[in-house]
Amino acid sequence: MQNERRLAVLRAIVEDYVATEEPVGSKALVERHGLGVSPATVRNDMAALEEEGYIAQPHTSAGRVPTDKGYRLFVDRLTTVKPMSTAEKRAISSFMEGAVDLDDVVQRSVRLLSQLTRHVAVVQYPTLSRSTVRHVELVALAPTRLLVVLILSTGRVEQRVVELSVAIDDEMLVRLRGSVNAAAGGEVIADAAIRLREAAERASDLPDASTTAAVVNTLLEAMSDHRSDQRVAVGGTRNLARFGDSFDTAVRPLLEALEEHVVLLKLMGEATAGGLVTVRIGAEGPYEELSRTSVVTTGYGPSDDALASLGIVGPTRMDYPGTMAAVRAVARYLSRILDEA
Amino acid sequence: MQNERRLAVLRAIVEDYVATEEPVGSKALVERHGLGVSPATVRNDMAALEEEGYIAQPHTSAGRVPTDKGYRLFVDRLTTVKPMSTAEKRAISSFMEGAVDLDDVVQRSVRLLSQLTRHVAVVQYPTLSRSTVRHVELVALAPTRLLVVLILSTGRVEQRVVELSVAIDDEMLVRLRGSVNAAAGGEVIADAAIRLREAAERASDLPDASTTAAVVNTLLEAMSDHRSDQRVAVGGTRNLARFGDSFDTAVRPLLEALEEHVVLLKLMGEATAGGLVTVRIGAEGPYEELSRTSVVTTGYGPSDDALASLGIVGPTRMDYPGTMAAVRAVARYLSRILDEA
DNA sequence: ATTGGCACTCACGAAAGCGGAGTGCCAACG
DNA sequence: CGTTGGCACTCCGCTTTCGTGAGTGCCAAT
Repeated sequence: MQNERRLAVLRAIVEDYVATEEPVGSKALVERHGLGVSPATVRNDMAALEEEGYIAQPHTSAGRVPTDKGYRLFVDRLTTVKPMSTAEKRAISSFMEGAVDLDDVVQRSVRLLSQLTRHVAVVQYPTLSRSTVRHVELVALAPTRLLVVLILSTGRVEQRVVELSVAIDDEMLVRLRGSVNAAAGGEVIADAAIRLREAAERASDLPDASTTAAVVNTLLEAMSDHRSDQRVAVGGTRNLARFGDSFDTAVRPLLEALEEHVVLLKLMGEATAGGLVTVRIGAEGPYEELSRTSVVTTGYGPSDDALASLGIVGPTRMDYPGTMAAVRAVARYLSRILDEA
Repeated sequence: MQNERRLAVLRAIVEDYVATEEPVGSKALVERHGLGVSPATVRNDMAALEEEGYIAQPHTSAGRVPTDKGYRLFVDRLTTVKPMSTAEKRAISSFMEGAVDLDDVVQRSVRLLSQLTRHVAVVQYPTLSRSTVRHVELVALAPTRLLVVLILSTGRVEQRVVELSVAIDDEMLVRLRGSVNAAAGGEVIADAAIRLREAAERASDLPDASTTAAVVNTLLEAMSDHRSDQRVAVGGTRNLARFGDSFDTAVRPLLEALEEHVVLLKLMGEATAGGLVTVRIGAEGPYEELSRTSVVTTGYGPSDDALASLGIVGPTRMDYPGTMAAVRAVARYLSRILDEA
């Protein structure tokens, strides 16, 4: 792929096809884009592009359509992610303004993202693993029943009920609360777990060892609960209409994937940090049935330390530059908000 | 509508149409159901039923299809909600077993309901308004910054950050925590709000009045936050495929409604208590565009005091008896679980 | 390397023909 | 009077045919 004009032709084909949803022919191409050559010349280029697998024709004597490989080249070499306009930026801020808690922030993000891109938006909740412990609260529900509340820096709250073998009194509750918070407070989850184990170890001789152990175990379990790492918010399902007709071949499999959060997370892949946007086009993904689907994702988190991913899922035939810009912008804003909190 | 056989014919038409998705003719009817009369006789009955608006034909010389009115009569007079089999009951229990917190319980319920009915399931989170305050926790994030955590009997947790005009010390924190819990603990939300206002009133002379006021206001605001009353969980969207072809006329409007939780809740209507299942058929609902959609709902909550609704949304052409049974069963199990907690 | 010319291909839409399921009506029957 | 067999009629849905036109591939000329 050396020829300069051929690349221009490919770009033109992608842009036209995305805009019109119809196979694009040589004549229309020279008219709509100002490449100063004749249709016949373009046809030669097209033949070459087809030879190399970047475009294809649905049937003989139809216009050309980009292949996955064609889109790939397009995003890799022919795209510059355009920054958002100031108007758009303002819209984003005002949209995110006034969020009260983590749930709310995430909800607003999905909604925003799906509205900006007109695709289905997915936002993964921040992982436990990289957040820090803000506070641990113990509430006595009954003499042998304790509510353990784990509050994290991202605003996430995990709560568990733990049954004790011996009754607990007020004084002991205060002591235990103190020691647990002293051990875990402010630490990253992984470190907090270590400190908690140490604390339990130290307490193993004391009379209240069993109670301490029970509470610590509950906390450790809550901290390592990957079930909650798999929480995601999905929005903009209405945009599935953009897949056009093909309900069975494209929309249904996608609906199924969106419901299986495990599948969905696998589809989104690893969160990439540093403002890098990942694009996975059609059959490049792990699922056969989603060969007509592309995924555009990036990571987010305070100071670009990727806590989780966020992105959109849409038809391979989509406006990649615009979508990538939107995904990146929302990730930035979300990161900033988590930073402030 | 007196004639006994006519009702039987209507029932047969509904059942066949639901099963086959095709207009049903007189001949097929007498064959598949054992009504001991000739097709010609059935035709007369059909003409009468059509006259009265219970059935209609898509076009001349086609079979008959039930109208909304026909379905209505069917569910009102021709249906006995069949109880779940013991196998199904067992499946339900095992499905709900091991839920750890409220979110988990609700998630499992939607999933269960959508699998049982093969429709889109909707579960509203328990309202704040009827639950009681289990505990209020205050955590000092900074000298003038407090995290207020409100823990409710249903397992719901609301949290807010409040900025104070004066710094707070440890001793005062303990005192405030004590007085707030003394006032609100164990009370129903509405009563808790009254008690809290009283407490703030009493404290108005003390030096820490402003702090108390700030915390109480935050709590009151959290308690009256109807935004969170509008939380719902949706599942089983894949079953939208059951609407058959018509993506634009049926599926898309529904997808839009499912995203707008306010709309969705209006669609579900008031929660009905006491094991009563509400069925809203097609155009009976408040939304024009959902005229091909039926909603089957009921309320749930401890001791049948309806805390919120739950139900399914599907095509008017659905298996009403089975669906109603499933909705009722899930509501019962969900209620029981909330009762235990 | 680029271009105009030209024959060829093939999806798509309209028009036409056909088969069959289902109806409505009527006259006959118990 | 309700029920039944017979019969003509309607009209959807499927298939076939045909024409049109956008688009292509190839070739000879520049």
